[in-house]
Amino acid sequence: MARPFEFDRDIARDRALKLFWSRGYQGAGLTDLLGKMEIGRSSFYAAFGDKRRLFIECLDQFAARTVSTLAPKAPSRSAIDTLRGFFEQETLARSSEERGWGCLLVNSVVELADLDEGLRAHAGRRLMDVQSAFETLLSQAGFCSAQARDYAAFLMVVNQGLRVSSRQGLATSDQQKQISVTFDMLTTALNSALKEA
Amino acid sequence: MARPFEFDRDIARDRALKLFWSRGYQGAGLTDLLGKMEIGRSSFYAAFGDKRRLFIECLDQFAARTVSTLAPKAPSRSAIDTLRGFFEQETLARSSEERGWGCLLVNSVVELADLDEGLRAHAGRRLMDVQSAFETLLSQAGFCSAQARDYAAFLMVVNQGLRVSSRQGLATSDQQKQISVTFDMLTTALNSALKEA
DNA sequence: TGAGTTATGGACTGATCAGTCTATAATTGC
DNA sequence: GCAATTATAGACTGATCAGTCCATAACTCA
Repeated sequence: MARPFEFDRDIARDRALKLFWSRGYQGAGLTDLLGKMEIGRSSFYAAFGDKRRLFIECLDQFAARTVSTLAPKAPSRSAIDTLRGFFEQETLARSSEERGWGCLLVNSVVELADLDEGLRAHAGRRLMDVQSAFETLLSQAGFCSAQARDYAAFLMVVNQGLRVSSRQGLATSDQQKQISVTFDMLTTALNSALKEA
Repeated sequence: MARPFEFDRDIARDRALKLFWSRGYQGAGLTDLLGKMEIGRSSFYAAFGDKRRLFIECLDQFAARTVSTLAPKAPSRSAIDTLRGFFEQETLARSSEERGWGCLLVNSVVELADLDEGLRAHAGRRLMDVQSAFETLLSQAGFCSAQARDYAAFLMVVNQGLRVSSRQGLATSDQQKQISVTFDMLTTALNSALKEA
């Protein structure tokens, strides 16, 4: 097996992910990436192919982690509480550094929409995975399937909007209030839906 | 006054605005810009200073147009209808080309957050101008000032989220539904607020 | 018509971009 | 210890980046 690797591939990838997350695809130059990843150019191209393929790996990794946040931790917790916990965790409970980074998937869709159709579509599909997780939880909460789909789409809009606010540097107290407003409205809609059924 | 200009400054700026809007700040190379603006390099630097200053002009121009859309056209129209009309106009009534461009202010906040603090803050302030216009209309609709502020922030989150969806290429029918869900919730909240008063 | 003024065309700058290539270092199997 | 194999260091590529500069074109005023 000849000379062994001097770096951990996953660690290097996660370091790259952070740089893409904060600076965007174009903003993360290869020299910056290599510095953060602490590997040389040759090792980079041997291990990851090229910048674009590494970026796709980062999108997938980020999406997998995001969806796993939506898996109910305590089975006693209601589906709505799990959803609300997701929003609060993703926007409020982050380090002040990460808070300003928003969401890698949202950032990528916005940045690359007109520059790289493939990457935009890839990030968009991953966002749909998240939205599907919303839908599942809303069904569990008691919405009928049509309403679960509609409110999942609505929650995705709010999620995207909150991530933009995060990237803009909005105060967490303001974000907390927006989450409250959103879930008050959602709870009202749920009670109304349950009453009809 | 010596040799006259061969181009209209506003027209050239608006052409640049379109390119920034679709491709982003980094994605719009100077050569591309000059091609679209139909002016030469020297004319460009003489008339606009540099790329960054031109971009700021475009942000301001875009924001001014956006805010003017929120000015009630027909005085008979209710404030809520004006708001809803804004959302529908901005997301549904655009050409299929422009629909995929989202909102220049949102795009800029997301793209430049960690790359150019000054530009990010500038775009953020312009978004706040739009949010203030939301707040004014919500007050007119009958919300108390605290609620008007909170729901204006909420509407801004939805606005940002919808623009991300636009950039992702979401179907207009899906966007229409999300706008309906949002305004149904908002109307419910308004009726509840008016009943209490 | 000629002097002064200002816009324009286009070559040029140095920096940076992603990606390639070659020589060398570090390992395994013999 | 030697051959084969594979990772690494870092020089190098051509393309593109934003921005500068100078010669020339097009105008006004005298």
